[in-house]
Amino acid sequence: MKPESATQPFAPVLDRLRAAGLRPTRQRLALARLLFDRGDRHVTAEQLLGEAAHGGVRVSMATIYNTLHQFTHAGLLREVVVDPGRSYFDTNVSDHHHFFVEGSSELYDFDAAGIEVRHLPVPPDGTRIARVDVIVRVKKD
Amino acid sequence: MKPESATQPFAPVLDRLRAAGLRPTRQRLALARLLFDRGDRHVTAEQLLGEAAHGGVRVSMATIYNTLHQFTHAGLLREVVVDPGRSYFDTNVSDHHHFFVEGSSELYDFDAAGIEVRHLPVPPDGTRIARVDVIVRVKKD
DNA sequence: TTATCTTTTTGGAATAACTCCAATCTGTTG
DNA sequence: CAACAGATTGGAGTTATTCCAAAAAGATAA
Repeated sequence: MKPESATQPFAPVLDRLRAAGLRPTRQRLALARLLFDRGDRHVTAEQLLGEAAHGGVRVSMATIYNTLHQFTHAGLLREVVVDPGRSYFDTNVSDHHHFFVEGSSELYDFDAAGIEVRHLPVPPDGTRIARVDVIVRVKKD
Repeated sequence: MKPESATQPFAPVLDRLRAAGLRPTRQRLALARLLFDRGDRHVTAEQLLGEAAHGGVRVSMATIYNTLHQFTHAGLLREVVVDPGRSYFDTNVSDHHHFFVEGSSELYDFDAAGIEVRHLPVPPDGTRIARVDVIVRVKKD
């Protein structure tokens, strides 16, 4: 048992930012910790701003958005588009898909390893597959 | 060859609205024709408003949205959520999935019959699968 | 360290896509 | 046709997100 984040709080996150070519600024470090220090999560910009404020981190909304997008481009986050009018950012960037509970806006991951999507048609001319998203929309019964 | 929409322009659409329990008002009829008389399409609210205006149909934006949602509930349309910040409405309600060209916001259908999604995990407790969406995100190369 | 340069951050204004509402209008039914 | 429920409307309101130009903060060089 190694209480890493307690003894060397910034080190791991700092390296991830460096590796991604992002300057480890105060805001980016703080947001990265909020995002990555608590396992897999699905976060909206507003939630993250709230958590930052709550944790005493001063960040503007503009920076929240900038950071979320930069992290996404760097492959540290994945943007999940399932709900019209709001984007979720997923800290799980491994190969997986989503359950989306309609109405309550809850998202759950499930591993892609277990499922098979076969016989996909060829993509439109002049395009290349970038990713395949499977969204299983469920309803509470 | 039966030029149906030329000789009995309102009849088919009228029946679809009736069947869906929607009063066939002037606006709904006009929008239904714009939507359904030209094969499978992916339309945004703004596009539809534009087409209506262009075709001399007077409709407000509020009605466009009301109608799109009512048609969706009635199963005449399907809402496609792939692009953060805008909804597409698909006049193809058969079992199919989508190619989405990132950047250019183009959507293409592909039939679900050809593909297989197997070994889906069980949905979260107390929920039932309503639909499975497969979105193949492609990029121009 | 300081000077300098570049990148980031910021508040606030701006935009985009909807949604809401109260007044008006229109199908429908008796 | 009368009367009422349902539909439509313009405009204001909301929500999520982006834009912008000024100020601040890292990085680099000397």
